[in-house]
Parts: sequence; structure tokens; C-alpha cells
Amino acid sequence: MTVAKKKPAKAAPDLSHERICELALELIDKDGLEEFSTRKLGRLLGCEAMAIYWYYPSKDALLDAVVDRLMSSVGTALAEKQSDDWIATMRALAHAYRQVAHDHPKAFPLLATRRFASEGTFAFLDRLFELAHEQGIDEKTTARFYRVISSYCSGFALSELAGPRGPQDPRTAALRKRFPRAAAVSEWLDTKRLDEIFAFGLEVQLEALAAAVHAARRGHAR
Amino acid sequence: MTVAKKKPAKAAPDLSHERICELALELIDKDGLEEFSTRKLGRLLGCEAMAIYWYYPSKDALLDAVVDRLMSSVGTALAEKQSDDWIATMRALAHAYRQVAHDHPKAFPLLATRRFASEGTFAFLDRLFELAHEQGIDEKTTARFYRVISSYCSGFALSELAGPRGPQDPRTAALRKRFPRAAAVSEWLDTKRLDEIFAFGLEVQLEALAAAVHAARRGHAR
DNA sequence: ACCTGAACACCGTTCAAGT
DNA sequence: ACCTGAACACCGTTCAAGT
Repeated sequence: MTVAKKKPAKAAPDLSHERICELALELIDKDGLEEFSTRKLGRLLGCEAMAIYWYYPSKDALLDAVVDRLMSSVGTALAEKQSDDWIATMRALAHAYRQVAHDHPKAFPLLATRRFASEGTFAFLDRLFELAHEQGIDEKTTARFYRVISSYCSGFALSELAGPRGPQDPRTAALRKRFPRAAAVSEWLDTKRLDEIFAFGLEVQLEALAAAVHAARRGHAR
Repeated sequence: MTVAKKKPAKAAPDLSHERICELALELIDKDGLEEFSTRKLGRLLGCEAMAIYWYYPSKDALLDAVVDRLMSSVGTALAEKQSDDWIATMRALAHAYRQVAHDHPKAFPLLATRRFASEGTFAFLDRLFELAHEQGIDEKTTARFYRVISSYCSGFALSELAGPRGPQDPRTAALRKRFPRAAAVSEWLDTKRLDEIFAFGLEVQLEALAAAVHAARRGHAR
């Protein structure tokens, strides 16, 4: 009966950058960003919170890694899209980006509020802009429409997550009665209509992009 | 020499909803959202942090009040605009909203990430939608373009605040060398060009709004 | 009515120490 | 190399007590 090795078998933590980042995202998805803490993450990982600091220099750096992970699904959407039409590429990316917001509603604000300054996000942008260049779109036009369209997607997805609390929420019920016009208009913003509204606004911008590309090509041909 | 009233004259805190909210915004503007705490705010107000709780039930409620305060400048822009052109009104509001981001860069993410569920924000929306109604724009069209345009403005302003760190930032310098296309395109996104890009994307959406309003009026006339 | 003081259950992070 | 434990300087919030 000398089986008792050392201690209650404390089940090696088995840490790695990937596992920490993966469970961090899971914890954020479950509890939300406000509630997320390295100490809770430690409990989930089966280690002390301080062990995380051997892999990531700070909570901030860990969140950057989570951003990279979230963007990877958009990155694969870009890799799969081998179209020779940059407008179609931007359309696909826009929908993939919004999908991230639906898949990870509680983590998504990270994408919208933190700067893209990591390996993965730079690689993504480099590839996207390289595609535009290959199709003869100049850098100024690329910059302009990337900014306009990504801003729109980001803001739209964020607004979907932020509200509304629904017509039956007791905290807004009184306000809805006092401001009937605001309440009536917001009736038009239910989930299924938002799909259509998002696509509409996106197409408006994509059409402007198509016009700009067309005009530049004519100018060049002259 | 019986002047010594009671204690070292502790200078009455002089608290009120307004003063607390005002100094909260000042503190956020100075230190940023992450650094903001009720305890620091207490120090600034000259009281214990717990005194704040007599005026606001929670930090969250206080931040809602800050959102209201931030939106008030957009609200006055709406009140001043007595135009009979809803498109011009939306244009003015869009620029006023972006101005808030420039005036309060560290507080602005509150506007973009928190739901509008307060007195002031409801009143604002009610007035804006009432104006649209008076000009014969139906609720569906109002909802659609309000959502599309506000999303764009919100996302655009947020992206301006999030980046870039500038070409000389040591944390991104290495990445810029490795991903030259990403770096080259981002050269086109300096401050003065962003003014023009913002206006461009906004006008694209406003033109779509004008077209929708026009089409609806023709349909109605038929 | 308005504010304080002590307390509770948390944080992120550093650092010496363990294996 | 990888992880723990104790410690530091913080948090938001509750609640009894003071004026």
C-alpha cells in the first residue's frame, strides 16, 4: 500500500499559450468581460492565477491574444475566398466579422475597442490589402473603403449587442410610454430585420466602392 | 481665540448629482476608463467614496449619467437644428457625435458600448424620430437609416480612438516591416484624411437615405 | 438627510521560494 | 523551466453608526 505517490494527485495543470487563451475566451463568453479575471481563469485552468504570468506578461497581453483568436475565423474566411473580386471579398469579410459578434457577443467589444497591433491582425490586413493591390486598386482607395466599411460593421455589430433590452424590460417600460415615437421606431429593429438592414447598409458602401474602382480604372485607361 | 469651530474645517463636500457626474467625466478624461474608480472620484470630490452611493445606486448608474451628459451636446445640436430637412439634421448630428469622440476620447467608448436606456437618450431619440415623422418619413425608413448611420459614426469614431499607435511606435515597428502592405495602406489614414474619409462614408449613406425618401414620396403620390 | 468608518469579498501584479 | 504562496496596493459595495 505504498501507492500514495506524493499528494492528492494534484492533476498537472497542463498549461500552454493556446489552452490559456482558449479557456479565457470560454470564460468571457460565459461570464462577460467585466466579470473576467485572471484569478477565475486560474481556477478554470486548475492552477494559481500567477501561473498565467509565465505565459503572458499581463492580462492585457492575454486579451490581445483573445482578439487574435477571435479574428482567426475572419482570417480563414479571407483565405478561403480566392475570388478576383475585392468587393466580393470585402462582403464576405463583413459578414464573417458580424458573425463573430453573434458567436461571441460578450467578447466582441474587445475587437471593437482594442487596437489591431498583433501578429495575426497585421498579417490579416496585409493579406487583404495585397489582394486589393493585385486587383489594381490603389492604396488610397483601399484605405478609404477599408476604414469606412470596417467602421460600419464594427459599429453595427456593437449596437446589436448593446440593445435593446426588449419591449418588456421593466427598466425601459416607463420610458417607452413617455417617448412613444422612440418606442415605435425601435419596433422596426427586431433580430430578423437587423440582418436585412445590415446587408442594406453594407451594399450601399460596396456600391460606392465599385463606383470608385470603376472610375479609377477609366482614369487609368485614358 | 475660540475660532476653532470643530475640526480642521474639513470643507463641506458639497455633493450633488451634477457635481459628481461632472467630476466623474473629468476624471475619466484624465485617467481613462480603466483607471476610473469611485474611490479616486471620492478623493477628487473631497469625500469618502461611499458618499457617492447616496446619489447613485452603483458605479454603473453613474456611468449611465455620464453617457447622458456626453450626449447632451449632441442633443443641443439637434435642438438648434430647426431645419425641415431630416437628411441635413442627420448630417449635423453625425458630425456632433464624432466631435464628442474628439472632445472626450477616453470617455467615448462608453457611448459606443453601453445601451441607450436613460431619460436623456430616450428623449433625444424621440425628438429625432418625431422630426422624421413630421417630414413624412415612415418609421421603417427612419429606423433603417438611423441604425445604419449611427452604427457607421459609432464604429468610425471608435476606430479613430483605437489606433494607430503611429509609425514610430516601437511595439508595432517590427510588424510594420514584416507586413509592408498593411503599413503602406495605413499611411493613408492620418488625422486630416480621416476627416475627409468620415464625411465621404457619411455622404454615401445620406445619399441612399435621400433616394429612399424620394422613392417613398413618389410611391405615395401615385 | 447626508456622510463616515470599518468590513467583505474581491482585483492585477511582483517577487522570493519551491520543484 | 514551470509553478506556488504570500504579500502589496488596490477595487465596488454593504451596513451600522455618526451628525
